[in-house]
Amino acid sequence: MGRIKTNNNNSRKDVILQKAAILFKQKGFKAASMRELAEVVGVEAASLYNHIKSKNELLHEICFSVANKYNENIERIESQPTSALQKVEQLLRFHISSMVEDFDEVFVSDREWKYLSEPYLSNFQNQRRTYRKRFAAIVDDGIKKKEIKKIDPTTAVLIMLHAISGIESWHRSKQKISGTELEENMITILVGGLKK
Amino acid sequence: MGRIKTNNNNSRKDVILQKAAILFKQKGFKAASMRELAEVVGVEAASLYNHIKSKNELLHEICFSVANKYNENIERIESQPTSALQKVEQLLRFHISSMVEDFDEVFVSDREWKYLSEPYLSNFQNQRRTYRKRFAAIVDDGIKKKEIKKIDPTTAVLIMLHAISGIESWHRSKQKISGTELEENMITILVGGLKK
DNA sequence: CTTTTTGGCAAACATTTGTTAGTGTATTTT
DNA sequence: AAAATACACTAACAAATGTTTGCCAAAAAG
Repeated sequence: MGRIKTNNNNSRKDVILQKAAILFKQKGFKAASMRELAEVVGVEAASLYNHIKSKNELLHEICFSVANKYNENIERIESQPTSALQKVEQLLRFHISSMVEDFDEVFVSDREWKYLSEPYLSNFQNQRRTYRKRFAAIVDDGIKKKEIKKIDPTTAVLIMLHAISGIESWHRSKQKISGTELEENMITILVGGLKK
Repeated sequence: MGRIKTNNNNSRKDVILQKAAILFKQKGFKAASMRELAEVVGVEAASLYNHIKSKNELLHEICFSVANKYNENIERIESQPTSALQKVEQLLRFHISSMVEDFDEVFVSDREWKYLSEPYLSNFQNQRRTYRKRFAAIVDDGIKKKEIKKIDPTTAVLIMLHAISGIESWHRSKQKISGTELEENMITILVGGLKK
């Protein structure tokens, strides 16, 4: 077989990561084998190891790439002088469009992170916990300012984040509405459910 | 080692199924091995096969047990003379309490069904699709009767079902609110998000 | 053009996997 | 008490797994 084809500025490792995200999404991390990945990449399994250290490395590069994006985003949003409800809406829109556009890696990060090996697993879990606390703090702020119903902020965050992960079903659906329609519908229901 | 201990009217197979649900939830179906399951059950791996046909059989018994409960429930609710919004609320309450009480098997059915083997896989997917259509029909009815906001019913169902699967996080959480509080909070947000 | 590096390949490895066969011992049935 | 059934064990299997080694050719660097 020939070499791994690289497009633009992508390294061969980037190509592998991209294909790995698709495969891990389809079959699950544990069920996806390196030989399958190699076939998708167009190479023998052993050749992958010229570019990566292990199967686990693929998973943690995917997971932390996604986590970093979310962290940067919430950082940016927190520092804005908008209302709490607007911040929640912005966070939701970011999640929804990430899920629509970078579906593969976001899905893998969301569903397969438990197969991370230490110390990445603990690190990831911490980041996740912290992220949710920051999100919940914004909701809590909104409740104090009476923009948002009196509810348990943790539960609200839990609902919103998991509702978004349901976009998976939208991807699989045949006759689907457009991405922007989906976004507006989700915002209507979720923000509508919070608003006082 | 001794025999598998059976409580009450449970067969030994029931005991295995119960332990399997817990294990599959913790490690995922593919990552959970029969030797691990055997250890939890308190027996050698080979002995399991006196009671079950295969690892896959365990998965499909779990998945269809859950699916049947949901189907029976929606059947019952559809035939009641209540408003569409009330039906949605009843469906949600059933999902939430199932997730709180029969967490292991519901979780496995929800997250690991893709590892079902044919013909069970196709069968399960069909049931799932049908269930969601029935649910969406109730939402649609509510929209027509102006009890519910004008939104895409499919998206609404997607949000609700996935929001509920987020109860997984609640189970893992340390300082959690009570099950009934959780239920009320979820109903407030989700039904509140639909109501016109 | 020559040298060095990069990146393919085949073959093999040690583990782990689900599962079967055969055997013996408890338990249940007659 | 005898016969039949249920069920646990050890040993082994074939297949699949992630990964390493050693070798060779193509590409990049000098």
